[in-house]
Amino acid sequence: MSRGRGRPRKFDETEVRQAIMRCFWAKGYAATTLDDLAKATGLVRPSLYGAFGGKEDMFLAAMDDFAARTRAYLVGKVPADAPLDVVLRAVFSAMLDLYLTEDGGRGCLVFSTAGAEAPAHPQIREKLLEKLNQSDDQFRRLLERHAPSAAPQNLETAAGLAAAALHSMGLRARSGVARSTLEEFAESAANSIAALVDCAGARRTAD
Amino acid sequence: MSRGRGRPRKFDETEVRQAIMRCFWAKGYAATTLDDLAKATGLVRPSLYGAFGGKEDMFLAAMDDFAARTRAYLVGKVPADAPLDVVLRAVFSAMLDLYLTEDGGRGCLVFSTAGAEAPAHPQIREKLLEKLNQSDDQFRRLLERHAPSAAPQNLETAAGLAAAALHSMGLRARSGVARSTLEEFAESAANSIAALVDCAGARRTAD
DNA sequence: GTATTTTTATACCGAATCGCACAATAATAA
DNA sequence: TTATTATTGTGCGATTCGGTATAAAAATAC
Repeated sequence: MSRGRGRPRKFDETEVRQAIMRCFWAKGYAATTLDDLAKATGLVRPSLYGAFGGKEDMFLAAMDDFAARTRAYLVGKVPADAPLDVVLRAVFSAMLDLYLTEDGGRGCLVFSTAGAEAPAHPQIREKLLEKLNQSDDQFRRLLERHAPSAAPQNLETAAGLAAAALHSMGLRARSGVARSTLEEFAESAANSIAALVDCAGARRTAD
Repeated sequence: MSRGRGRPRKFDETEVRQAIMRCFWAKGYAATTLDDLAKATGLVRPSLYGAFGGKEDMFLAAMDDFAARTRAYLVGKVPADAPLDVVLRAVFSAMLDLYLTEDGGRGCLVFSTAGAEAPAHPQIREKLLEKLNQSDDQFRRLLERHAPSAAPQNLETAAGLAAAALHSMGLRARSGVARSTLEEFAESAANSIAALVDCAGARRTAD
């Protein structure tokens, strides 16, 4: 499993990427310095630069790594066939576990920290937009699977609201809202959105 | 209208505060430098420091100023007695106008940029939490006024969802989502949330 | 063994960072 | 006029910023 010719790396790439991700997660993009990253990874700055590029490159990779971790968190926690409200509660509950990691709420690296940099960093803005679309799509597919009889327009709306609830949960977690409060919010939001879908609550879809 | 003894200021305090607010709005807290603020306001750094304190003081003030601007944006745009869906659409539409200000979407200074700094800056985190609670409260009062017959538990949930929709709209606007897409999202969210309240869509409020 | 290649480690770069002395300035109070 | 007070503008100052030049180190290829 050698990399070929030269001197071998003495670090594990995926471990270092996780450390970089945690660092950006804690402090956001702008407030994280290359020294922070060097200290967190145990590498010196030139090694970081050689392996992962500049600061912005590392943050973009961290956004992808966080999204991957998010997906990993959901695997096995979403029941295959269950009523929609049960499924939504499971998803929100798992995401809260992630957002309330360790010492105090950190929210979502992507949704709760990348927004600040969007206007000044087109690549970050672009990837944030991509992640937003993915969260919409994932909820839409989830709703399609668990409520196939619902009207497409209803599904679209409910998916958008579910994603919105998720974005808000990240922000609230990062601002220090208590876990119990967040769990209440998550449960009532899940119930309401599920009710929306198959009760056909939305009226006047296109006036 | 003199300030007493010494040399008079040659700047208008509220104008300068607005300039500071716009600056933080565009770049977020960490990426904004005192030189940016000095250039945007036309003041030199020592004058800024003397009048408004350090960078964090200025950002905290900017959060309040943005919240005040938000309230001002809503005045006169929310019909006094109208169906709930109409009122919610008016609120969301006004907020979208604010979030899509000028050159490209900037979202919300508070909800879309302050989250990144929360873990490292307790005062910012505290004020963000305060603004989050205020947005929940404002929606709760709005719903109480326009749907007095609804169950309190329903109102609480719907208010949280409305606030969540607002937080998400800020994030989406800042990430570059097109205005028309955002308007569709706002309209369908408003309709759904209104339907939730008086259709008593939510089931199993406390299991 | 010798050459080649890649990573590490030290040290450094110019620029930018926040904050603050310090003196000059412009008003009021006596 | 003279003293007092507050603001302004210049400029420093120690630190930190992201990034890189350079050479030592550690592996493989020949």
